[in-house]
Amino acid sequence: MSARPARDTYRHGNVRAEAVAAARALVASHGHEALSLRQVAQAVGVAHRSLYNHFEDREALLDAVAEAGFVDLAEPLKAADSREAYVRAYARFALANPRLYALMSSRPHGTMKHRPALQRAVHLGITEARRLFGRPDRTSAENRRAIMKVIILMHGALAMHVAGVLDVEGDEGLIAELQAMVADQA
Amino acid sequence: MSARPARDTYRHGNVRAEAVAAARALVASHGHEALSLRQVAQAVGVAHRSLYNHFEDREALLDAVAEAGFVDLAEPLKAADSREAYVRAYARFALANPRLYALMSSRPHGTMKHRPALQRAVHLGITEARRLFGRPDRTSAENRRAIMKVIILMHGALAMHVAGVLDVEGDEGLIAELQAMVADQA
DNA sequence: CCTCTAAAGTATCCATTGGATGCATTCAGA
DNA sequence: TCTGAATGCATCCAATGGATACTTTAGAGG
Repeated sequence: MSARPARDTYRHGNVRAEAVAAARALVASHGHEALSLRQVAQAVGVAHRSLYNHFEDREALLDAVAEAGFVDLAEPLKAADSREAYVRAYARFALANPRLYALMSSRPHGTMKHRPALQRAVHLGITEARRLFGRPDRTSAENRRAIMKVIILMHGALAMHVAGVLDVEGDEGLIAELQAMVADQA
Repeated sequence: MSARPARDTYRHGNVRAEAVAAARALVASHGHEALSLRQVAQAVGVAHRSLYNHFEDREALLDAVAEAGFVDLAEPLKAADSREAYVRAYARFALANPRLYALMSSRPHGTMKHRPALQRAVHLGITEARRLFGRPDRTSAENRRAIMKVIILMHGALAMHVAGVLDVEGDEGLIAELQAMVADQA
């Protein structure tokens, strides 16, 4: 349990975390489709085959990166103290990390079911939405729908923007439009 | 220009269209990430390198498949005679072709700008949305926003559903929820 | 303090892939 | 009929994900 300093020679000691970090950097610069295990291994300073001691396969590594992304996204969302702030924080994250966000929203069908950690990370953001958009005067079904709608709007708009389908004038313009859209469901 | 029958021997005569069709089938069964040019070439009955006479590279082929998907999606949308019918037609297409839809909505950033044909195909569906959700008593900016919102809701919900994030009970349940969501923006 | 096992690392192999080069065949227009 | 642009093919290449088998080390139990 105690943090052992990384040995320079053989036992690296910290491969998993560093691999996720390296992979994340590579995703940020070239997109997840271009990510190769060998590049990651080289960045970490380890034989490419060693990664398989920490990740089942390439998909598992990508899932870990996505999970880290969701965890990091949740942080500013937790700090949001209003619905506008939530929208802004969410949008800023996606706009600042477009390729990471694309990875986060492109995990293949069925992935969630087999990755409880990833699922939990996703739910961090949903929890914050519930905190800000839930209302005690509504039934839980109504609340669930309203929150779902907010998340769908956020994700839909940002996915389309990141894909280049939407063309709004500038990031702040998109944020303003999103805030307006989200506002009138309250 | 005249349709020449395919020669069995050398000149195939119809490679591009058949390649798109074969790629589409492979995408439908295994997802676009797993698609290989060689599999497509084999399905068409041609050397894998011949595909490069019709597509710049793998991405170009995927773009062509996505384009075909959008064209096919537009067809039922054109037949829709109400807002509910639009939502249903759109959702049914995405639910019936989840992997194709995933491909259609995952073209990398900037792709649209370089592929006018793809952009046009995407706009076919938007045009139908405008037909059904536009209102003459609103400014064009207001209409643009309302239509954008409808598309965002559709795409967001289906992308999340296909990714397995949303869990709604059954396809018809999702369609009903979507119709409700879209309804109250009118 | 020693031993011995399991975790973590390495080296090497393999089939498959996207792509490049160079040559052959065919069609269409002059 | 001739010729050049399309289209096709065979072959090569480096990179990739993954498999197998061997080596090193940490650290727990005696």
